[in-house]
Amino acid sequence: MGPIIGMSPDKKAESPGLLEDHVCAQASCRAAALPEAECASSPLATSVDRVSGAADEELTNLNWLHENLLQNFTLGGPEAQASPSPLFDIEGRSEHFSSSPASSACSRANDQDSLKSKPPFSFSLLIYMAIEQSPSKSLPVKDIYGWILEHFPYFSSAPTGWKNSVRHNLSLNKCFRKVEKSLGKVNGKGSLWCVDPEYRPNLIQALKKQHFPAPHGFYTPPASPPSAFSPSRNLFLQGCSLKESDIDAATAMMLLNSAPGHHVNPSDPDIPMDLSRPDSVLVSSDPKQDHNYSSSSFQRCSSRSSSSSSSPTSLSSLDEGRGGMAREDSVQGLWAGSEGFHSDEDSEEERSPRRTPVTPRRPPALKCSPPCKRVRREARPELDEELKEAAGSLLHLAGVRSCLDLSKRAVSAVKSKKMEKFWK
DNA sequence: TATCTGGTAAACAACA
DNA sequence: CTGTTGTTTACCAGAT
Repeated sequence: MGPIIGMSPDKKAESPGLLEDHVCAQASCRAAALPEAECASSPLATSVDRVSGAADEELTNLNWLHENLLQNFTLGGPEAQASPSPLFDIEGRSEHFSSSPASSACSRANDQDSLKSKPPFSFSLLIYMAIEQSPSKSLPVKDIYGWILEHFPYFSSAPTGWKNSVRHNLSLNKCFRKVEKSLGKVNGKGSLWCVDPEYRPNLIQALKKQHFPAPHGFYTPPASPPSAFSPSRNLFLQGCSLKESDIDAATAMMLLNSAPGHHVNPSDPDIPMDLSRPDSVLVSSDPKQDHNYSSSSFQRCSSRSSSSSSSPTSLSSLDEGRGGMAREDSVQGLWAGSEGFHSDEDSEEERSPRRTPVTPRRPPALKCSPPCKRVRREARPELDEELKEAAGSLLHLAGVRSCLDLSKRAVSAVKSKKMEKFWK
């Protein structure tokens, strides 16, 4: 990702939160009314065990914010997704980071840090977070600004160029789609933006990947958003540190939460978007796909040079990254109110009411198939089932109670392998 | 070294 | 007219 992911050594050096975090980790374990023994025996304690003896790794290899995101986005379920600050731990309990004086102190310390440090997330991820944490899963630009400002005070003192970057991302990044505020209203000033469900898994994977960019690049507390993310951080600080497998499990949980019926938007049932279509969720194990969450490859396909994105690899991976499933209905359901939105059958130009038709500047879209003309696989309900089973297996490994049928877990590992093969 | 990716700046148009 | 929003292009830096 971008340069802001891996913090430069000097930045790391100026990160006082590092030591504090370690202290807070111990403090909050107690403060969270969790006996240390329980911390150790918590479902994720296996991860702790794995990293035991490597305190350095514990501090650097773990990104509380990711955990938080994954917690927020995955473990909280519908309530968490709908709540602006869903604080759910692995058991589904909710708790507030501020409940502990010790953790509050940490929080304050990190507030200070967050004021001066750049968030370790790309703009696309920031936008994604903002949108995903909104009750309606869609936000106007202004609210996206607001969310970012609220959670990343860094930007309040940053030059206003970041807003341009946000808009730039919204426009350019195909992960985000513009929907009309009201169906009858022609696009006036300000539209709602939401995450394209097809790219959601890619964004998730980007988050996931950001969790493990480089051996040194995981310490991100200075940019820690003080409010909404802190609770899960508290969770993390309880010692329930996760490793990649656990993140996978958390991601899997998201898949589960994304399954039909799992994701209900209680606050806004009228929202036409269905971000939870399981067929729009695919987390690939292919690291090459990791960057495909972004439209960048598409960007290059459409607005930059055609050299890179038209490569077979990028096309195929894009195809996979988008799940390759029959998302047509999903997308249509999601965008059913967005005038002019077409299914993925459409070519790049066709599907872009968001792009003003009066933009001769836009070069004739190179026939980059992927999102535009991607090869679509048949919808496979059984695949969803397998997906759930695989997720259940992962969760089982992580010690996370899942709602899956336990009897299916026995075969889940095998089936997950099957899935891998299928997606290859 | 080439390419990819993300950040930033800027120009421009449309709209309130 | 001004400010906001949305789109696009260009350039740069870091990572791969």
